[in-house]
Amino acid sequence: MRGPGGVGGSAGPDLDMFGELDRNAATPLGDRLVTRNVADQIVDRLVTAVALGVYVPGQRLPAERDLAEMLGVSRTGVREALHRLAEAGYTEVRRGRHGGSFVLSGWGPGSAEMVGRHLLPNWDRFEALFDARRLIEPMIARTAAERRTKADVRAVRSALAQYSEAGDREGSRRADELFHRSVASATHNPVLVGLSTQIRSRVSLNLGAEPYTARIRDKAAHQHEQLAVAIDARDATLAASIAGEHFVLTERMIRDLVRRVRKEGGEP
Amino acid sequence: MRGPGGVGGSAGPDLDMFGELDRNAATPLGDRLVTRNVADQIVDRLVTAVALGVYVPGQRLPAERDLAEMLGVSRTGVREALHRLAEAGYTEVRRGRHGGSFVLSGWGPGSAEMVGRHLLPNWDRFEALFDARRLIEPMIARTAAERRTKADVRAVRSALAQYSEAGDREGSRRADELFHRSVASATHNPVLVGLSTQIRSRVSLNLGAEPYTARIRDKAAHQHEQLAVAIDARDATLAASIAGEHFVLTERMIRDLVRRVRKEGGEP
DNA sequence: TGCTATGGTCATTGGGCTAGACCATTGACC
DNA sequence: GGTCAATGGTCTAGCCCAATGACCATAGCA
Repeated sequence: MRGPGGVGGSAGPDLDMFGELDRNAATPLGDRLVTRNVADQIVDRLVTAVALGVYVPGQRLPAERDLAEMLGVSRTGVREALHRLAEAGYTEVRRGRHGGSFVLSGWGPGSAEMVGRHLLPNWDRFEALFDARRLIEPMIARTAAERRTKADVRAVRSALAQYSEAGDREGSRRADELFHRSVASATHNPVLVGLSTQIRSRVSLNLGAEPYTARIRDKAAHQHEQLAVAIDARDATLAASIAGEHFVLTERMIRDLVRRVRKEGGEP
Repeated sequence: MRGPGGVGGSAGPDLDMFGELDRNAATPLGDRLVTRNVADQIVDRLVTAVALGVYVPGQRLPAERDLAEMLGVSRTGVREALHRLAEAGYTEVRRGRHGGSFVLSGWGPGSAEMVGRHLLPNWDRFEALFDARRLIEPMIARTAAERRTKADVRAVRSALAQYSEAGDREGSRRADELFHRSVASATHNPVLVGLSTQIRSRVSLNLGAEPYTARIRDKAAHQHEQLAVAIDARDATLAASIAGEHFVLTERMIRDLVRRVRKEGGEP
């Protein structure tokens, strides 16, 4: 099929996990043109939305007819996309009233199959992605600190509060997304917001979700607090430094995870 | 049609000049899905290639049959794309042996129509693009200085030499592209290379080409020299600073240009 | 026991794209 | 001056995708 991915069952369809972040890295006219299916594009959007925490496990996606109207596309295409998701093991389809496509849990990292089948073969692209994030996000944090308005600070604080209130993994992921988005928004530059979001979604798409334990959560929460304070204080250097630490930490965790899984071939 | 642009004649088709750099800045499921024509995509690639200096005015694009094979599409789609380019006034089609689609000159900024019809209406997106470039490129330059190998330095120097040798505007643009690409490549990160290229192509797409005079050329050449030296010396801070100056300069020139054209309504 | 919101299925239709053949034009080379 | 090769111009047949719209099946709720 399309990407080198392959996350669902052994017979699941491949989903492109890297998108176009490194498009144009080679020649401009380069590759053959790929005409993307409507269904492909819908799958892309849905998976991205789930990766960003817009829909969390257990939640119902919009009804087929609604999605069709939202996306300006026929129900046929939506159905194919939803079925592809279901076949890949991402969702479960229920019929009848209050039925629909429900997000399943368990696209987490963790599984040795995930690491072996997807992460390792693409490890170099992955490294590049993390590397870019480690360079870009501090720059965004610095800019946010320089430009933030009072409203931005309020938004960041609000996201922070949601992070504190979130008890489980999914809530944390949602709040995490909201937090980083609010920071990026404080730059008042849609290009940067889009870039940050794209990177975040790519990372989430590849990992399902970043490793999550109570200890990690607390550490991340602490760094978020610090970052919020730095942004509030307009301390750009500090903000950049904290953001750098934050993402280095995440990266190290993922390396540890992969190393462990690669060695033991089991759950983390 | 698609984008808000509109550069060619008064009846020319609109070409999207911003791409997806700020996609995801709003909601994840957001907009209606746009099924992109094969022709649309080909137009995109060709325009990008020209913007990046792969094809310069006077040069012939590949033959229809060749393009079709290169891109893995039928000749029909290629033909439609080429005709759209011709209708928009970007190219001229000649028949017979040694015929083909020839890039015309004159997509430059300069024209009041260009500024009034495209630049001004999209000025905020434009500001965001420049702003992002001013933030991202110094980061890339810094990283390049930190990571460059001897081979990278050679590539940068070679691009520099081509810049010196280039006499005219087109040659300069080509060399400029090559230079910045070689710098980005020195980061050894395809994501960063792709990002830098994307930004560069967007800027070129919007401006046709950045303003060009002998004085500007010399100044840019000087900054390129300095940047090459900084990278060679592994002076990351200096490299970032020079890159910052370089792009601030460009941005100021464009602001001046637009202000002048807006006031006088004439050629710069 | 309906009613309603949902997924499941189907047939029809239109459009976009492919594939391939053939025509028309031009300039270079003999 | 003729020939020929490379190129754009045109046409047709066919396929596949997607849109449309209707109807069926299922499940929960009032």
